[in-house]
Amino acid sequence: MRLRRSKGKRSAYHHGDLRQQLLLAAERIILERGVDGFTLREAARRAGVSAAAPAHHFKDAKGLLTEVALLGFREFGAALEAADKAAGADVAQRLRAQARAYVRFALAQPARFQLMFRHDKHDRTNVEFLQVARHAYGVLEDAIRAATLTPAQQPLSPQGRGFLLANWSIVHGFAHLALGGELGGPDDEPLSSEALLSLLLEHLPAVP
Amino acid sequence: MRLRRSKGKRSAYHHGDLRQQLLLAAERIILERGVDGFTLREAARRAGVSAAAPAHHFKDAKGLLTEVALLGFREFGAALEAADKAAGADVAQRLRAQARAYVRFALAQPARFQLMFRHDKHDRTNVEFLQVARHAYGVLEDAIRAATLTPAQQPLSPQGRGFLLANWSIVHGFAHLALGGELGGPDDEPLSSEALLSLLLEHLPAVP
DNA sequence: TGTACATCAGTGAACGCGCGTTCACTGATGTAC
DNA sequence: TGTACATCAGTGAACGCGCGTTCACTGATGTAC
Repeated sequence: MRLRRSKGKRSAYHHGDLRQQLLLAAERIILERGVDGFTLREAARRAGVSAAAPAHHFKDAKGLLTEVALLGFREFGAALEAADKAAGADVAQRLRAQARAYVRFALAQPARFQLMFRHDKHDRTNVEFLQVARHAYGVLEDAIRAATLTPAQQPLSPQGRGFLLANWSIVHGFAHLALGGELGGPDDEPLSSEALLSLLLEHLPAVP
Repeated sequence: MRLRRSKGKRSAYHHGDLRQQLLLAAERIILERGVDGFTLREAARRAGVSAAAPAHHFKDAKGLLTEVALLGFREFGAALEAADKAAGADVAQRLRAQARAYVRFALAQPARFQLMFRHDKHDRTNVEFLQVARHAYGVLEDAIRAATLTPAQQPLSPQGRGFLLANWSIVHGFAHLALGGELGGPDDEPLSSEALLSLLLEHLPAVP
């Protein structure tokens, strides 16, 4: 791909970077107004183009949002994998590293994260999206397989599924509570999300 | 309160039970379309009245939703308390019972549950709502105090906060995953939510 | 290097839609006497 | 028991709004020769 246009080189009529700008605008809108607060017209407005312009880059509003979610899953899966690899061979350490990466991603990319779990906003015909999402989902499962000595082909035992579920639930729940503004209790002095995450990690489910 | 009108006794013009019917319609709409899919006009439509009628019972759309959330928190708090009391004195059993009740409530009342955590849909000036919500939040904290030997006045230690957070996160995350349709893995045969809950409960954070 | 022309990526107006809320109104109900 | 009247709880039309998408169009860019 040739980067024909960098800043200042684009003409008034042809934006030159509209696709990227729309994706960025979408994230900011979701951040400010939530996933359901996103509108295509607002994204176009922020990118400085007419309401009809996005149609040249995305099939429709869902298409744009699916692209944002795809970028999210790609980065998410990579972050989980990187944390997992850096943690060494000990399975408890791998799970702790993945848990930390899971929550940190949600806090760093809240718009993408929330969109990633909103299936009603995804274009189910986007094959690449499905692949990337499936891959991200698999990273945690791999560590659970190591913890329960389950080969790749074999289905997880009920105990294994429960352990996977517990690990997923605890980080997913924490991410939702943090993003939903539920943390920072009533009279206690508020702690940073990172501090709360450290406390949480002391209470992950015990490896069977 | 006098129940002046039961079925068949109401006139054509005066509905007689509109307030209740609007609350029920709201829950059904949220169930079908999500919290953001709720509209006052649709609720009125389902109750068989004009779009202007709800204004005689609720200040505005937010007022109606806050009422639904209030009913949710009231039932939720009561369910947590009942489970806690029925569990006896053992703190691990109390926490397990609360966890079970938390998830069961979310699965049984998904519309209310999801609305309860959407602060942007609540009328912050509704004092009763705030009280009822605060009470529900306190039920889990009480059990954590027992587990960490923390008197009622004293703030929780960081360890206590972490343990509270871990317990809350795991049930909250499971509820979100279940309601979001994330459970029932790829090729494994799907298990019922209740079966998955049983598996989850085997992996609650260990009491310190 | 110049030119004809295809293609790309915008514009702006228009469409039909559903929304929350307000308004003057009116039918039904409850109550004081 | 009857009646006058206040209040309650509806109606239906209207308001202004923002939305997604389509349409014919046009300016800018890229390319074949």
